[in-house]
Amino acid sequence: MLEQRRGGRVNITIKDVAREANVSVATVSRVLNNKSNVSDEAVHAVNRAVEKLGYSPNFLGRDLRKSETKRILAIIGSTEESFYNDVLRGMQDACFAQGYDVLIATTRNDPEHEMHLLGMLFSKAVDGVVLLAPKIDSKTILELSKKYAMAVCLERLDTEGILCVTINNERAGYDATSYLIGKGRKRIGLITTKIRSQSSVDRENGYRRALEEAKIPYDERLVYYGDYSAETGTRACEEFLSLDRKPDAIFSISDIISLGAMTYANNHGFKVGKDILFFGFDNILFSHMFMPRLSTVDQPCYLQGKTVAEKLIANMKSDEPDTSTYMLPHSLILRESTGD
Amino acid sequence: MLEQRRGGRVNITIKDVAREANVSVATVSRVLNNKSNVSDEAVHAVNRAVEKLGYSPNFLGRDLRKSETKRILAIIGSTEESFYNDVLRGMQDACFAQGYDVLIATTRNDPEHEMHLLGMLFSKAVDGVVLLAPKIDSKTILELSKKYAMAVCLERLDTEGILCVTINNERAGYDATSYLIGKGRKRIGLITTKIRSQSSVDRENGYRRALEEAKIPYDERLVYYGDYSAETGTRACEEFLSLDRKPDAIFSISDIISLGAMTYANNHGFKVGKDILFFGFDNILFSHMFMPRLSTVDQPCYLQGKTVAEKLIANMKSDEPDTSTYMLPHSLILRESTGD
DNA sequence: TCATTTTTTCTAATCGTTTTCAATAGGCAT
DNA sequence: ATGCCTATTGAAAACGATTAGAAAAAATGA
Repeated sequence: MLEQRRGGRVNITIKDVAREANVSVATVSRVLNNKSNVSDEAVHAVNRAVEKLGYSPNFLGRDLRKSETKRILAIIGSTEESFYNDVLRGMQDACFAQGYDVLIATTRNDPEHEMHLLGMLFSKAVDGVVLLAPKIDSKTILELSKKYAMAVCLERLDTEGILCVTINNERAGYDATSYLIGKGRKRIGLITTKIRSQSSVDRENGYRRALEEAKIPYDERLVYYGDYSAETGTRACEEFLSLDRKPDAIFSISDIISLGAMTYANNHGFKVGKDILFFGFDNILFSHMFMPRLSTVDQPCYLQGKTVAEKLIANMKSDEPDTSTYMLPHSLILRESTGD
Repeated sequence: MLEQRRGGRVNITIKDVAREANVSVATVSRVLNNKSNVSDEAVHAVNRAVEKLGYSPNFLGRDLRKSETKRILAIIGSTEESFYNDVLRGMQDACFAQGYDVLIATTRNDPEHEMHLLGMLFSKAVDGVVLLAPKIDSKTILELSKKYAMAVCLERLDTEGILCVTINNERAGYDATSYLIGKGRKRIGLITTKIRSQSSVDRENGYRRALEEAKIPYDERLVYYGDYSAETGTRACEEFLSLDRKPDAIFSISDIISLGAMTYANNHGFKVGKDILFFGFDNILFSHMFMPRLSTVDQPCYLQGKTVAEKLIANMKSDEPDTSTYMLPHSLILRESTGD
């Protein structure tokens, strides 16, 4: 009766420990949470019982009573994006330091599934959520963030009003493009994604602003919309280089795309870094593995993760949550692909 | 009093819904779980109340009562290994089909942290765990797996006795090496990792067996122990190619390593695919992105994930859990790096 | 010694659900 | 009207922990 079996496995509860140690459940609980007002005797007896029975407390009971789980959920699109790793490391370090665990779940870029995962927040299965690639419309997210502990990282919503840690993607796009312009380039291609994440929109806007400022007319034939793959880069580059007025530089919103594009140019007789320059984004591992190495925008992944976690946890403890947007500094990494 | 506030946010419980709908909590619960024995009237009233109050059930209460969470935890080293993505997709599809969610947590290759994460299983915060890169010693894992729903995937323990879905890594190492031998190669290098995961041990054993079978003497100067990086490949290749009796083929236990090695050879005047052949492992995205493209071993990631999740869930429902090891078929992908 | 304070312990309420079991209402046949 | 069956309901007991508040035990002071 007390030993509820399930699949041949036994459930040991705090009551069993109490009985074994000859104390009340309250005492067991106090020992387990190292409260001060408990005798050494009791501590020993309880620890012995715990050891003997192989007891570990049921978090569901504890969490229900305390109404907190000490767990934070990071919602990502997929584990494929390599820079998530550092972001998550940052989050983990920050969370762990305050006794929180980080769990990860993937939406597979499906807004419905993203909503389903948010259900874990509404249903108190986690204390807070960090969205690393929100696909749900921003109005909904904003609305929910008033009731629940949520934050956005790496991306931003098109409106303010929710805690957000990211970089200034518009500025980064501007910086990269301006750098190419500074190298004397006049026809600069852009490879971006059809699916509009806010970051890609921002990067594109930065690209346009740089052109504008340099009085270079915007040419829609030099803008390619694809996906996040190397193939996109290859195809875009093929298309660009078949124009009679070919670009002399290409900025892509991701390194993977850039690498695909650069490989194509390289294989088709163009001197990368001279005939044509390439600028990527993300500074992934592979961006400096092959010659010519790729110039790229580096964003502080670890720091973004650490920051967002710290601020989210602070929000959870506070009555008036911080809903600011924090833009951490990015930097340009210059390598052979821009002739450096 | 009933409206417990926390950080300015309100908690609505099933009681509030019951009051609003003028029914008992039991009825609300029944409606929420679409039980049959409840009148249409009640259904409507409850749904209206749920809508009005913006109620969502507290999973902690539910899970505690039901003593299950419908959640499975995938424990990985880090999100960096790109093939995890497909494995996790497979797990998700299998789990979702049976009403389970998949959560992911990273150990950062720290056995202690891995144990901490297993605590979520012991403490009933998840129903089952899949270990994708176990670092805890196998005896402990085996012991725990008798009490809790656990499985291993992608790797295997050095002993049997726990549900495990993987490929035959020994065989795969043998196949790759044999293929190189079949191409007439006699001096075959191996690049592997210093840290011994079971899979790398197995792959190395396969390498040795292939040599033995072909009566090629094992030469320790042709075996390099490094880490999972491209740099390791580069350094190993540099070392190998400075020998007076240089290898005419190199097998690495991972594509990343192979790519580093291949790049080095390529940049130092060796004709990859002729002078020297390369065989990798994992079939990562980048393995076919650059010329010469890398020959590699492909393992069925998605299927492994799907299989392990299905079998684990089956185990959780069963009184006599399946503790077999399943080895799914791998395949060789032949490209330019082996002269194909 | 006895009153008083301090420390330690226990009983019981609580968290938010699900679910058993008993109760009620309604329909139908007699 | 009476009894019987069925379809809905609600009250209350779980689930396993934490934590007030009361009670008991131990320590202190006169």
